[in-house]
Amino acid sequence: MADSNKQLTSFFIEDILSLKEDKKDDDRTDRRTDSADISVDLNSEDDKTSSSTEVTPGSVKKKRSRAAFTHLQVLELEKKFSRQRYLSAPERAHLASALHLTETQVKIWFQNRRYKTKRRQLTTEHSKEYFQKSDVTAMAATEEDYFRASLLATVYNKSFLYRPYVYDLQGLRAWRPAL
DNA sequence: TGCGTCAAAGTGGCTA
DNA sequence: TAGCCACTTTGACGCA
Repeated sequence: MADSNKQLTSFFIEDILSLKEDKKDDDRTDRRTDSADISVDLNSEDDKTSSSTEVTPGSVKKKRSRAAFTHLQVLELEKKFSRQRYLSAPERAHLASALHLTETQVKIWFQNRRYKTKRRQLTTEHSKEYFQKSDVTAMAATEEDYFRASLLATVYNKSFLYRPYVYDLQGLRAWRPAL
């Protein structure tokens, strides 16, 4: 895992540290991590132990630990992802050290991010397909139609098993949970 | 306080 | 053997 003794360095993320001032509550990530301070050390063993292990007499049960990345870490990861969907090993290593994450965490983050993007894309396509095949035109479609189409799309995509997302085709409104 | 949602991490199969 | 995809699990959090 990450080196827990590393201090937050002033790498390029410096640029966005200023954001810290004006953003107070806009992000869930912040809420999740404010107790651990924004300065990255969320991956230290200390941070994780609160939920990482559970020792019972006679047996050691390991609880899965789940790091909550900071707003800044996610921001940098997203910025990188917007530029390139795949990282080479050196790039991953550099990003990981810059963000005080492990290479594995960066790798998994990109993996999850790609899958998330793909799911959304597929769902959107299936929604469009539904409208093309049906006699309901986009012009005449009601909010309910879009809702139904999105549900259908999630079934097509099997994503209903995982995440019943609904995409609002009418606008640029982002994905929203359904059901 | 229970439930829904998000997302990090686990799992398993596949490929180069 | 490492990295990817396609799920799946589960911890954390917000909200009614």
